Amino acid sequence: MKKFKRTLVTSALPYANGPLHIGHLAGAYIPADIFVRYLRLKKENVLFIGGSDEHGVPITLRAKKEGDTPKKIIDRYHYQMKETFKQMGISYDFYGRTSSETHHKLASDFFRQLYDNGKFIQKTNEQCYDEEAKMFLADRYIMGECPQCHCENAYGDQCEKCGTSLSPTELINPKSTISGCKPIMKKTTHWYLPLDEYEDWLKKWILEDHKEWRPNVYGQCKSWLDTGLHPRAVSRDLDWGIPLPIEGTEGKVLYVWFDAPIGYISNTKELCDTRPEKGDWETWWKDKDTRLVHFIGKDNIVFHCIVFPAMLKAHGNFILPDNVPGNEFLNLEDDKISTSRNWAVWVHEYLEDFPGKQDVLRYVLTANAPETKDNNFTWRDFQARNNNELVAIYGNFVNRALVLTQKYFNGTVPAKGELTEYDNSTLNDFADIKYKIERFLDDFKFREAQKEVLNLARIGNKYLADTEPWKLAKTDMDRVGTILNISLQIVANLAVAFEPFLPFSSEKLKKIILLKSYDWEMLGSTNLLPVGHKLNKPELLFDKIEDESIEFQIKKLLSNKESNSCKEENEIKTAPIRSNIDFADFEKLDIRIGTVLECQKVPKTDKLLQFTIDDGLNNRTILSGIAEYYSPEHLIGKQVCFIANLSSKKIRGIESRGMILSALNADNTLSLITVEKPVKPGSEVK
RNA sequence: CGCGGAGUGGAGCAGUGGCGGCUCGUUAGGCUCAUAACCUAAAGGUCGGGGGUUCGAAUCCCUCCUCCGCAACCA
Repeated sequence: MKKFKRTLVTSALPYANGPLHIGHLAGAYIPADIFVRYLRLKKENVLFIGGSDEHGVPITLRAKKEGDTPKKIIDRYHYQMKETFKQMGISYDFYGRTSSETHHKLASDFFRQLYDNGKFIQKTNEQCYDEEAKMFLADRYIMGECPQCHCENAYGDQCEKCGTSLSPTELINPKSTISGCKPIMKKTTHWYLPLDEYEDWLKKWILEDHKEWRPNVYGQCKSWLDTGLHPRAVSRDLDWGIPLPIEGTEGKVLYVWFDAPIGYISNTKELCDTRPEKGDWETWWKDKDTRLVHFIGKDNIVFHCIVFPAMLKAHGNFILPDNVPGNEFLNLEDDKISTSRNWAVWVHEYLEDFPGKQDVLRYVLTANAPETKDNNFTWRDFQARNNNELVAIYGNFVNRALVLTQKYFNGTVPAKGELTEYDNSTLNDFADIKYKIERFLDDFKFREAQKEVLNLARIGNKYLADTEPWKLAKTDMDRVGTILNISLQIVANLAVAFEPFLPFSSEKLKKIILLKSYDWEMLGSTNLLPVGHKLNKPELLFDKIEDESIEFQIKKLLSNKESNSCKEENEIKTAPIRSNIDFADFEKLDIRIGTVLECQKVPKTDKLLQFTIDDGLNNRTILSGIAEYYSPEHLIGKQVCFIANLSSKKIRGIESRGMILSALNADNTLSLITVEKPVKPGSEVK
């Protein structure tokens, strides 16, 4: 492995349009913080950079919806997130924001250099334009009637009612959400980064030179590279973001994914410019002896492994990431975390509900980190890990050693006598553990590393149980002194070893045992606390978490979910009645009743059922997207209502002749329309 | 045959060619310094199924099945 002189650690820039939840912490922030704290303890030269990602369409949409300016939105969430990180002990050297002046300038310059060196290609095509507001419209800014479900409020990229993905041109009666007028098509020019030109280089760099990357990261990259890369737009028509630094391009900004990763660089610069002792930002980003590590969640793999490196390569002067430890996702109580459904544990709420328990959350999210696959957070597991591991193993051992010392030696570290073979083998055990922890941390295996640290406490508990100093106290105080001395050394070692993982507890423990300062190299030492050293009064490191507070949290989650779905039902207005039609129009529709003869799921689809319907004449095949609500075997023999003269359409290679009618409920579930009493197949509906 | 990840004791997970392992839970015993915490022991697994390579397979190859995410699909 290459030796580096310094390490630059970044963690994904969280998007400033909502608060942080535990999935964010588990994915990128806690692992990054553990890694950084570990390197700092080793006295390595390390910089930890983060910041808020504050551009892009969703923020402007949110601002519009709330009647605020984008600036107000990003201010609110930037400061909230910054504070949450601080409270959780995420020890950034600098937490910046992409709306800063430094960033605007640096991102512009970055773009300009690529532009001047001909690294972009320029393309002109037609996009929706709002003549009244005089601006191009992103897909999300266009609403209209969905061509599928005829819901009135479909967006230009997707109808949220039926889930169909759309393009703005498909909408019926499209309207700009800004002015309400009908958008026209107008030509616009954008710049693209031709990723395909970097394909061969990326293949070598990742697939050959970085086989050590995590399988999930490597696999994702391989999949992209094998499929083939395409040019990606780097500009957008929008008034929120960094203006394109090209003459005559008013109303265009850098596309958010282009500007955001440059934020790592500009935040470094901003820190170094104000704090020269941190070094020169260009050394951090351009010197070959700097190791760059990005901590991210799996949704960001492509940007950090393919797009951003291609940008850096195109620029020419920057170093590339040495590793990109991407985590999978964390589920909550067996369900995907979702901001819109309010299915999340918000970190700022956790901090209120569990004051002083930052380390418990840090511990649980690390013990159960989604390093190799999606994992699940449950409040029961949270409680069990606190009570059975932090309290019972770590906290309890520390307390035992301190209470015994208080009792027999009045809180003073006793002298060590001659060591037995057992004493020595215990000491050897924890020297081994230091080596193991290092190996895991160097390999980004934080879950394993933390487990090994807890094993130190297990060794301590076992040592006390085996040597039984409380029995010896009646006969051999010298021996008791030796045992407690060793136990106290283990306690001090725990404070050091847990520091990257549980910084608050280590701080507390440090105060109890009056350990002045420490570094990683002291780990494994048996002389951290000198003989005669006076200790403070014992204090519990962790408290039990009772059932009530867990039940409270579970209830809170469930009621969030419930109130959310109630809200939805109330908020959804009954669709307005469409414009009148003539009787002649109605007569064109041929609606019939048919009997379901056969029904089966269309393979490899989630929603499609294939029906064979007896329509009184010939049997016909109809496809319907109701598989989520009905199982095929229950439908056989039922009589359903269908449109018989709708032009046929091939879906998934199957010819569908007609449309089975269902009612769309407010909660987006479908309910089949059937007859009140059986009728002859083929009966007309009038 | 869309892409990727995953299937290992009751639960959560390690283990990528050499006697199936860890944490929690369960049961029994010990201890009583400690937050009913700690220590020891036991029970519990045809390592998703089948086939193959090998002296030897959880691990490599083939094949099938299942789950998750993305994509597709919703007449």
